[in-house]
Order: sequence, then C-alpha cells, then structure tokens
Amino acid sequence: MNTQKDIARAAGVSLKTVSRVMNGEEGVKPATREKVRRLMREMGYQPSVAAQLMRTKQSDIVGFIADRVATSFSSIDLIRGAQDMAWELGRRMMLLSTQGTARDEYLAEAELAQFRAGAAIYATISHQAVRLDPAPRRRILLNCFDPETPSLAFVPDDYQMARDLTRTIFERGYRRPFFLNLSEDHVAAKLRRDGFIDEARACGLEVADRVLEGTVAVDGGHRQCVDDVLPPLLSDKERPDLVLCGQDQMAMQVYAQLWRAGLEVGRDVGVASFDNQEPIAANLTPGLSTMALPYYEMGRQAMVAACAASDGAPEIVRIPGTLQDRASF
Amino acid sequence: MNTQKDIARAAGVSLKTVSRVMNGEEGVKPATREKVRRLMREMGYQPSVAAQLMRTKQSDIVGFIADRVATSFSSIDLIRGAQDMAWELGRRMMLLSTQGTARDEYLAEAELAQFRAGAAIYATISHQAVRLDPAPRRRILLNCFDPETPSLAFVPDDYQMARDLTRTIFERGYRRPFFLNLSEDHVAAKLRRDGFIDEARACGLEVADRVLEGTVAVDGGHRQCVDDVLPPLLSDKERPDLVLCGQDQMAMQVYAQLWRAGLEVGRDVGVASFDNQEPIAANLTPGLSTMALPYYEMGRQAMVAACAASDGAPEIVRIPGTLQDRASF
DNA sequence: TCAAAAATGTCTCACGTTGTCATTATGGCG
DNA sequence: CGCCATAATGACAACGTGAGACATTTTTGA
Repeated sequence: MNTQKDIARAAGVSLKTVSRVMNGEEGVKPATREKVRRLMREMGYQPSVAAQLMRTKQSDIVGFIADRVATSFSSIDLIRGAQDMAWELGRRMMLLSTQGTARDEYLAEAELAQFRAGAAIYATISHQAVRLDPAPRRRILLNCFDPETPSLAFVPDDYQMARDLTRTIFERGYRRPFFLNLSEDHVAAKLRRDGFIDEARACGLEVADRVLEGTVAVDGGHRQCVDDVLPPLLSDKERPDLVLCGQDQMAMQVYAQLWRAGLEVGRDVGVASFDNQEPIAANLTPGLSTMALPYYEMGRQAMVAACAASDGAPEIVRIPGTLQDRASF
Repeated sequence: MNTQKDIARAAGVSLKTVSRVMNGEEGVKPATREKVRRLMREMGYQPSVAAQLMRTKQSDIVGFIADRVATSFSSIDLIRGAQDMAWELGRRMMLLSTQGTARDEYLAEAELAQFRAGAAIYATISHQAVRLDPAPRRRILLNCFDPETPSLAFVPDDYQMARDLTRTIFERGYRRPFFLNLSEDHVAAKLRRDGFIDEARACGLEVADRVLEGTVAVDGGHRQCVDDVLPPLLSDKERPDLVLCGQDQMAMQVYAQLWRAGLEVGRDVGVASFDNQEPIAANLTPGLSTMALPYYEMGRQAMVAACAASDGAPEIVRIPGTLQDRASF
C-alpha cells in the first residue's frame, strides 16, 4: 500500500508537500498540486486512517450504539438514515449493537474509546425514556430521551402524529373510531392517546372511552388482545366505523378479524395504523393507510447533530411523521 | 487518555512489561501481571487502535458491504449474524451500505483500504450471481456467488429447502399443491422449482405443470400476479389443496384471496411459503408455516470465514433452512 | 552458596501523518 | 544587478504501540 512517502518520491517533492496537498493547505504551486494529485490517483493512494488518527488524536468516527435496534425491522431505518447522512458528510459511522446488558454497554464504550470517536448516537428500539451514565464524548439520543440528564434527543412526534391521523380520519367522515393502543409502558402510547382524544375534542367528539390500552409487549404478545377484544366490539350495534391500531402488525390481526366477521376493510370498517412497515402495509389487501414513523429522517438529523461543529442545545426534538395513504380508510 | 507509558509509571514497571502484559506474552510474574491489569482497569486504559494499527499494518476490521441489504427487512439478519459473530470473536465490523452504483463501490473500497481492513463480506439483497472486480483483500460472498471468479460464498440451500418443504407437504397428506414461484430472474426460483418437482417425483407425483413462474420483481410487483392467478385456480374443481408461495409477502396476498373465496387457511386449503419474515409470518391468522431462510446463520458463518487464519477454499457453501412450523398447513 | 533460569529493564526502530520551524526559490523594484 | 519580501518547499520531531536484541536483576533449586 502506497504512502505519502511513495507519492513524494515519485513526484520528486518532499513528504510535507504531499501532506499539504492532501489537506488542501494554502501555499502550494498549482502545478505541483496537480502533479501530486495525479500521482495519488494513478498510484491508488489511500491515506492511513491509523496514522491520521495518531496525529490528530480525534477521529471523525461517529459511533451508533443500537440497543437491539438491529433486531427490529422498522427501526432499521434509523440506521439507514444515519449511515446515509454520515456518507454524505464524509464521516464514518461505526455500528455497535448491544443487547442492553451492562457488559455490552461497557464493550461498546471501550470500542468507541479505542477509536477515539468524537461523538456517538444512542438509539433504542422503541420510543422510551432511558437513564444513561455520563459519557466522555458528545452523545445524541435517538428514539429515546434522558429525563434526568438533559441531552439532545430526536424522537418521533407521536402526539402530533396521532392528532394528524385523527384529523384525517374525521375529515373522511368517520365518527366512531376505536383505538387499539399499545400497552402503557410505551411512551408513544400515552402521547398517541392524548393526541387522539385532543384532536377528537377539537372536532367536537369525546372519545376518551374509545381507547383500549393494549397488552402489547415489545416482543409482541398482542394476538390475544386483538382477537379477544375485537369480536365483541364488532358485534355491538354501535360498532366502530374505524379501528385505529398501535402498529401495523396489530392491523394485520384486525384485518383477519374483520374478514372473519364478514366485513370489508375500507368499505364497512376503516383501518388505520402507526408505523408503515412496508412489507406489511403494502401487501395487505387493501393496502394499509398508516402513519409512517419518521425513522429515516430521525437517523439523518441525529447524524447531522453528531457531526456538527459544536454541541447543540440539550433539547428534545420531535420529528413529524407523514401519513402513508393507501386504501384502508 | 492514558497510554501504556502512564500505566508503566503508575505501576513502577517498565514500558516493555506493560507491553508484555498487553499482548499476553510469556515470562511475566503473575503478581506483576495482575498489578498491571488492575491499573489498566482502574485508570480506564484503552489501547489506541490507531497506534496498534499503525504498528501491525493490518486491522482486525471486517468490512460488511451491504448492497441494498439494509433496505430489505429480512436480510437484516445477515447483518445481525455477522455482527454478533464479530462481537464474539472480538473483531470489529464496519457496515458499508451501497446502492449498487459504481461510485458507491469505489467509496466503500476506499474506506476499507483506509482502514486497512483485512477482509470484507459482500452481501446482496437476494440470492444472485454477481460479477466483481478483484479485491486486494480476502472477500467472502454472502447470499451471492461469482460464477467467473471462484470465491468462498455462503448462500441458502434453496434446492434442498424446497425438497424438505415439499416432503413435509406430502407427508401431511396434501396431493395437489400449487407453487406460485418467484420470477425466473431470481436464482432461488429455479432451484426451488427443481426441488419441488424432484421431491414430488420421489414421492411418485408429477407436478411440473403445477408451478407458476411469478412476475415478482425485487421491489415486489406481484400483487397483480396473485390476485389474477389465484381465483381461477380456486374455482377449478380440481382446486389445489395447498398453495406454496415464493415469499411471505405473497402468502399475505394468498390469505386475502382465500378469505375472499370463503376458504379457511389450514383447513380448506394449506398455505406454505419461504422466508419467515417474523412480523408477517407470526401475525397472519393462522400463523404461516414457512421455510425460514438461514440468513442469521449465513451471516455468522461468513464472519467466521472472514476472521479465519487462512483463506478458505473457494467453494459455494449452501446453508440449510428449517421449517418454521405454525398452523397454515 | 552458586549457577541456572526466570523476570524485568533499557534501548532502538518502525509505522504514516501532520505541526513547527527552517531553508530555498521566485518575483518585484530601485 | 542586487536586495528584500514573499511564496514555495523541505527537514525533523512527535504521536502510541509492538517488537527485537540484549543487559541486568531477582528468584529458584540443587
């Protein structure tokens, strides 16, 4: 592998001149600069990150600590967003996935320290509160926030998303929506519930008794819930004209129950949801209209903050979502 | 940040002794070794990857070049498997996702070169043939293979998986299965077709005319296909007693069509599939029995090969899958 | 007590890059 | 032409680690 020294020898200039060209410093004659550039290309020169790091003591690596994120399949967009933005900014991202154990945390921390990473993004699988030990470097929280230690955090704006979705539902004429909400240990659940109720009030309806706090665990044990709860609701004479689901997987179950009850989704009963997990939402029949979580955008913004010149204010930034409209309501 | 020199000073030993402890060399008194180790812990010593790298010229980083992999949601298991194994082996993995453009390839290659990565895993979103330029380092192919340049590659054993699945189908008494296969530009499609037909023959049935080569594109445009093709099949008096699907998303559509036709999945008509995309397969009602692609295991094995002391033989290793049995047939 | 063996230390170099400072080339002007 | 200012370039050290060669000290065992 060629080094600057090799380039220098080939160009008949000194090591330092090559270094200057490399770092775009002033005071190199254009002709020299060009010659060196050309040789770098021709000789396939690639700078040694190791040596750069050794000199500057601080790497441009941004760690992405993914607490079980890689095991989830929608939050992969968090990673994609961050990765793409890092790429665009010419920075490097190092993915570290942990299982939430102290040992993993320690190893991830050690790895970042060894690479002298200047910043890290800490992402969780679901919108939640976390309690983190102080870190020796800039840290951006993603899909989570620390209520005790203020830091810059990017989370989905669950409240506003619920309001937006609810407004659309009412605008389309639905009047008896029923919300199968996630279980209350999800931060999103409370926010969405509030958004749903507040927006309904703004439209002149009271729906506080039309929310069912689910029993959905993070690993999904909600089948019992939908299958138990939905049939009685449907056979009621005041049956809901729309079922709002806490996540797309739940919507799948709702579809099945509606078929079973002889009801057609989108005609007899509307279905709406949160998430927009493509392979599910796009392949249901009819396609599921669902509030897309802004994971990709969140990932991008977190990376921007991580790469910024100075620390941002320790605020919680709520990113809006957009309705992915298909045909279910 | 403390260096070995700091540790040495604190321990009252020489730099060389610290170095010896670090690298687990022989000939250090246990007591000394312990003292140094303890101080390293207490002082939060972290070796400088930069310096190590500079010295050894070769990093223990393994690149994972993901050709659109991160955008797909089942093949994320490839990444997880590789990442977990890297973690277990004490190696580091650097994720590089490309969009298949030449520019991306170049940037990924440059990045690996800059980190002096010793090996790279090249993974694709679907089982396919690829044509790669020679690389200056060990390269393991994952979910793809190069027909021109022999290299070590790990792919799913689609043929055997199809045979296994078909055998189970016959063992359970089904006699008129129909196979909605992926489009022929998928390598898997041909292999599965052969496996399906061969195993049927071994059971004394001829099913060559019971396979429909789908029109499924990689980005999924198969809805037309299932919805067009299935109804006529179902209204036939010799209607299939089981529908075998090329992927779980297709199975979702089949479920919908069966409901529509008033047929109950698992009782009136069986459904089987390939993939096992958890959120789909587990949340269909009834649960989808599907041949799980061994992505996680493939990722693990590829990482093992990437970290091995010497290059493996340039062979194509076919990894078996296992049936994830639920209740759809 | 002494020799052998084990443990530890000293010193040196190399790795590739960049910051500091010194040196050389160039151009302008009297 | 000679001088100086400035532009261009070069020499060298330092970063933290690992490794080799070899010296010195401590421990062990007979």
